[in-house]
Amino acid sequence: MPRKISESTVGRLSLYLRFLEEFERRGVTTVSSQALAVRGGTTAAQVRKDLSLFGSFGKRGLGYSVPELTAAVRKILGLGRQWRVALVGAGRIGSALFEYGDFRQRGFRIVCVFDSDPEKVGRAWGDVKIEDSAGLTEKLGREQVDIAILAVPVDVVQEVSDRVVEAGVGAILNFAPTQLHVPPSVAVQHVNMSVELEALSFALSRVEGAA
Amino acid sequence: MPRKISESTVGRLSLYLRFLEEFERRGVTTVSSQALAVRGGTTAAQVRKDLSLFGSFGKRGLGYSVPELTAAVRKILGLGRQWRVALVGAGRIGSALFEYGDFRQRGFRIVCVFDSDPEKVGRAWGDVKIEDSAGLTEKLGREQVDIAILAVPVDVVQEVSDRVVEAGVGAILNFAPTQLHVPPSVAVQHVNMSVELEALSFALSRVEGAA
DNA sequence: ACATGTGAACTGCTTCACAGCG
DNA sequence: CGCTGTGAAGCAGTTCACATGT
Repeated sequence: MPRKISESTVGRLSLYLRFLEEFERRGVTTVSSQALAVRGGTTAAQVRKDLSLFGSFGKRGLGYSVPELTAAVRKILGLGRQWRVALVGAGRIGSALFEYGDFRQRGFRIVCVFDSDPEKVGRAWGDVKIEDSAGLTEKLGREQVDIAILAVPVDVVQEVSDRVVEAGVGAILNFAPTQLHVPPSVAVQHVNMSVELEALSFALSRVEGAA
Repeated sequence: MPRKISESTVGRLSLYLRFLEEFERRGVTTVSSQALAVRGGTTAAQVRKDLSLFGSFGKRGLGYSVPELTAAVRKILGLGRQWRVALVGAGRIGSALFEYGDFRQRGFRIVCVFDSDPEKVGRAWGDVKIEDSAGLTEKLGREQVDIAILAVPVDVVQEVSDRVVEAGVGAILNFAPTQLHVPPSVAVQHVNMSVELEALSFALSRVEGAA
């Protein structure tokens, strides 16, 4: 196993996995790097390089066995187990995420939900009761949470993040539009929809300006 | 203006803008590249390089004027106008996006919403009526939509994308976990929450494995 | 013959270090 | 003196091209 794998490689592996699962459902038994590349919007060489960082999964002259490669990529991504996830923030975004079936299906189980609004605390979402954020640090440790999803307002997210880290959680998915400061041992990913929209705004104004 | 600007630069500019707006609210009049770097999780040199791609906005020995730089970055990102946005898919994610105040505040106005579920068609969200996806292509052209947000299931998203492109929309924000195939003149951004979670899964299993 | 796996070349982003200017 | 603006150096990710194996 190599020391350092780039973000981009990991992201592409996730995409390949989806295509592989689709091929599997359709009963396809073999794929070439070329086929994966077309679906993923990249090149065959890139696919082979990504995979070669973790081993040799293909057969020369033939391609990759779909079931074998699927299993291999799942394992690489650490999807062989259930991950215990906490959702902090039971607003609009939190609610959409809770209902998002894809997560559960991929082994991410939301085991607790927090909110600071007394109106919401005590309500049940499915079989999970919304708890008061006050007890967050303690509960996260007790529940052995692996990943925390932060869907809280930007002005409190750093404080929430600090408490999550204190509880020993090693990974954070942040929906607030700011950079979190965490120890290097904690993995952080961002989802920032406004930033994506602004990238589109930028692209659009460029082509207009060029006309 | 330079020919090619990287995705990463544009993303960072969006972040800088948020910090600048925050400084502005707090009445700070001047920032250094260093101050922006700390907030954005990058380096002072990177900030200066990003900005220098578009011009000289600072004063040597002093830093940047907050109001001036804010205005400059807004202009660079094309945020000086209202963008007309269509939301396709009125499910959980669509609903969360519709309510997401940040968009409107930054000049992205959702002017129409589509869904293919007859149950939903005809209902009103605020002052926008949900329309049948059947009339999508025609309506998008009539409404002069700039950007389409696709929050539809993965198995129909390519078809929806084709119709959106046909209507002449130049920018797409895609929430479905697949690569869209569009002409090079159309700008596409992705938001893929499962991919982000899988990156965390990958990171977590690495540190465990290393122990 | 065909498709993988991979060193080598290349491209482009990031970091460095310092000249330039307030 | 302090901080910006920027060529040059360094580094990382991508693409190329071919040896390797079926």
